[in-house]
Amino acid sequence: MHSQSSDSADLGDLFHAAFRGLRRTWAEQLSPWELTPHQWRALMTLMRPAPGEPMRLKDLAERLRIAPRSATEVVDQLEVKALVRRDPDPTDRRATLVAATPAGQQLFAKISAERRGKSSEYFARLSAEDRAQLARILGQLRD
Amino acid sequence: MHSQSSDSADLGDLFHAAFRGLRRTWAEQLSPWELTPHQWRALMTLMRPAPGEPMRLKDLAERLRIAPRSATEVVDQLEVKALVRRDPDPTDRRATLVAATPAGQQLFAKISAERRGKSSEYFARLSAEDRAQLARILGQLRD
DNA sequence: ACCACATAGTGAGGTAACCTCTGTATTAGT
DNA sequence: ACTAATACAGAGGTTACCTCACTATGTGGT
Repeated sequence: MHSQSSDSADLGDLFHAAFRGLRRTWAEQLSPWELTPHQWRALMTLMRPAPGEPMRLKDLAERLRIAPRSATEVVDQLEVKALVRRDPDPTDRRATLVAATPAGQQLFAKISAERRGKSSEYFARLSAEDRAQLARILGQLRD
Repeated sequence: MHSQSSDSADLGDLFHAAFRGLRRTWAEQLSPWELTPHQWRALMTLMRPAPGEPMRLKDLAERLRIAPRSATEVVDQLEVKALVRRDPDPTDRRATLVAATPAGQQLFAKISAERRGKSSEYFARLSAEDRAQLARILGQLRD
């Protein structure tokens, strides 16, 4: 009953373990395409509003919840792979717009399809209801 | 409907965000004592069976679910801070036993108390029921 | 029109939390 | 007695972040 601290410790540990599992699974799934989970997340975020739609680096950073400098980094990596392109924003010469190239869009589609096909999602082992619960609870934590 | 894949993506994102929040919160809470979350977790794990009870480096690694080499590392860090001590295992001269020093035990007690007192636990914003649900679901993911 | 200030991106450099691969004692199994 | 396995640590690498300082712009106030 008063093992409150040990309960929370366990919860922290569980969270830690589950998150590590998630990352490992992602890394394995993405390794054939030589993408890190971080890069995949960035590409996905760029595709979210609409494929090929450009987005400011700053906005990408915001959506990924990372510092702008860190967005620069991941965009660099994706640019080297030619999955993403930087263009100057015509309305503001300080800003650069980032957009997925056709190659990037194709890769995104390919991986998404593969994932759906294999249904190798990490969360697949949970029931639909548990997934919903989890999403609800995690949402509370994020705020 | 491709909302299915976007659901899973959201779940992944939610998980990611929540985990980052957890780590940030921990780091902040521990910073007055100049401990990283990783070091804290290791110290906690050493204290779990019984305070001052020695444990093989290999077993520590197993409980932390990290590679033995990584356990060496965190034990190094704690040893520098004199929170932990290495002794040769008398029953196996390959092995070293790691145990929290009195200083380590005191620090552990102090931080635990502070945490309970402030009830500044990251998971405190969840209801008891949600915490239980979360623990159950995370447990399923870990296996 | 001018100046102060804010904003967008990036170079430089750093950190936490991992990892593998290799080498060296030492113990265990046949 | 000898081969295989095990425990640890040295060397070196990776991912996913960060801050701080700088430059090139844009914006608001007088």
